[in-house]
Amino acid sequence: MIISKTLDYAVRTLIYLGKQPSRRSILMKEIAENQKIPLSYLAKVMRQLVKAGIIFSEFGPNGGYSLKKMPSEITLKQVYEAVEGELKMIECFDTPGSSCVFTSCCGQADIWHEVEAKLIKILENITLQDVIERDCIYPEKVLTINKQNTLINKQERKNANT
Amino acid sequence: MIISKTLDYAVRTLIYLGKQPSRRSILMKEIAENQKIPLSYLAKVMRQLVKAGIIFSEFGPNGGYSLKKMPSEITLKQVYEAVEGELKMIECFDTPGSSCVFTSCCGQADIWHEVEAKLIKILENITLQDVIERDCIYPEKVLTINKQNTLINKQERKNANT
DNA sequence: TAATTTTGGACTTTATATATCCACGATGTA
DNA sequence: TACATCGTGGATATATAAAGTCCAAAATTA
Repeated sequence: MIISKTLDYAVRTLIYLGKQPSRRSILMKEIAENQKIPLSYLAKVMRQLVKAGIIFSEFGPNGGYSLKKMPSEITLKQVYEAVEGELKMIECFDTPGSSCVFTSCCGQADIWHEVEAKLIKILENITLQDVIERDCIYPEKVLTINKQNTLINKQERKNANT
Repeated sequence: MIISKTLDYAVRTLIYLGKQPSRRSILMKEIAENQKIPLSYLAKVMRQLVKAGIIFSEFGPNGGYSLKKMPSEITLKQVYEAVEGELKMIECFDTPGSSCVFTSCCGQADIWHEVEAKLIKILENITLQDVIERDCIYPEKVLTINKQNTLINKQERKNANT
């Protein structure tokens, strides 16, 4: 019952995106280098976050990623399920592949489902906003990349042009 | 964040022991067959439960296992930690072998520690008694073994003799 | 002593998490 | 249109942990 590296990567990425001054598009490469995450693995995580509707991706030059929602609208439950799939404590009850032979009459299932429900509620009540607020400013050693990056979100540029 | 098979085995074993009419000593073999748990693997789990002070073991003929405490005194947290080790959601903060480069300033750590504390509290408030109460009588297909077993706990016999 | 039952540890197998790679698709710019 | 940029998708490899096996030793009883 430990937070996986993958989930850690996802949360760190979202913190990083959420802390950006304007809603710029951030390159995956920048995140990987800044957060010391293997680029090619991060690529996978980003896809999952995009698929879950948490972040927004743009192709091509000046492309990259940005949050799709406000940090206060992104819950830890959403992030968890984006990378780990549905949050379930037990794997039984008619699920194909289950090896439990006591499905019909198992005191554990009820109990764990209750724990699960409480845990889900806890994670639903914690938002990216909360996490960001506890996160201090990036230590200097980390803030070395992309100082010169002043690109803004394409969408914003389009809006600015009209 | 899924309940491992090992923890499932441990809980099922404790339910089984807790449901015994008198505090007889139950053979590991009986538990394994009744609960469809690989005997040689169960041996490991039993050792962990003994080590954690949750069950009591007796060697030799008429030996076996029995609960060391009342079901109402055994919490899910104890059982979890008996087989999985200390319940921790994140692995960072000065722990040797940690790969986290943001230890000094990580918003996640605080948050996850809070979640962890809440989860621990939840598990501390659920006892084996609670689990047993939700568990129905064993289905017939399972109740095939040891009908003839009428041995009682050695301790009880000693007491009975005095 | 012989039978029984738990204990301890070494070992193997299997599953899952993590990481890598490369070709493809989409986008902007000249 | 051509080209550089950058995310996407899937196949594959590697590392780590979970699950399972095996055997000999220690404790107990009769």
